[in-house]
Amino acid sequence: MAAPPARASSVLDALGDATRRELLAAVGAAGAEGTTATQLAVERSISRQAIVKHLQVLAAAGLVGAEKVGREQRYRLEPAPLADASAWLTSVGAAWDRRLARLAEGTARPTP
Amino acid sequence: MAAPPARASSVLDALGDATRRELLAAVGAAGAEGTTATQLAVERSISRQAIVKHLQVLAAAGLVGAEKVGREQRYRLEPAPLADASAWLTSVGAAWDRRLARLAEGTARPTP
DNA sequence: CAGGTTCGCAACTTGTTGGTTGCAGGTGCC
DNA sequence: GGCACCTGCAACCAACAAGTTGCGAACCTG
Repeated sequence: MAAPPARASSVLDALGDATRRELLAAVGAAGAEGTTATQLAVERSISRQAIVKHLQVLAAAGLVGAEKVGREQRYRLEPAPLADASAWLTSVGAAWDRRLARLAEGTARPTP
Repeated sequence: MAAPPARASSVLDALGDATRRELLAAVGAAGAEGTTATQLAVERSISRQAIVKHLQVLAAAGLVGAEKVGREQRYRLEPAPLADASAWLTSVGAAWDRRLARLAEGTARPTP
């Protein structure tokens, strides 16, 4: 448990940037139809290319999927990997709580 | 829900670095007694100062607490903020699922 | 008290990365 | 066909962040 599994790791790497988080939420808010990079760009005040780069990082982490529709590329949310990352977070906290509980029970062993 | 709450945001920022994740897990594994930066350094092959910097970032996110014991500074895990970050992750996924479910019910409105 | 630890602050180097700009290739529409 | 639109690739900048090194100060211990 020390090191996060590769999947969760890349997700947390991708979500380590504020712009990317906001972008992910926006893609999620776009629903099943998804959105295009240009669409996200017009309402965001950063260049389209910057957004594309971010979306590529998110895609590499499996958080968004891309589908070409006509001449535009629509991105949609892929929520599955979020669960992995979330699971790792809670697992760290849970391990801590377990250790505390064992301590409270009187079992004074440092790390069994 | 678009932008994560400030708390979760700083947590995800802090956890966006692989070294920091591994470090956080190590501090958690140290249990209630905590660990010192030098201790973490000897078993890690990066300098103590680098570790201190990382721990400061984690502390700024509220993920670790510091306590001075004699001449050494012991860090221990503070699991509470992890829940916030985890909550945001699942909330993004949940919003998505809700939207899908509403679509499946026949309500074809794009974004109600 | 002297010596070995452990810590904290500060300066510096270096690699990564978020961001921009420019341009060429497809694709839909009149 | 021609025009407008959306995309992709590549080069390039600037800023930040990870990491190192050096040093002085506080603190146990023999």
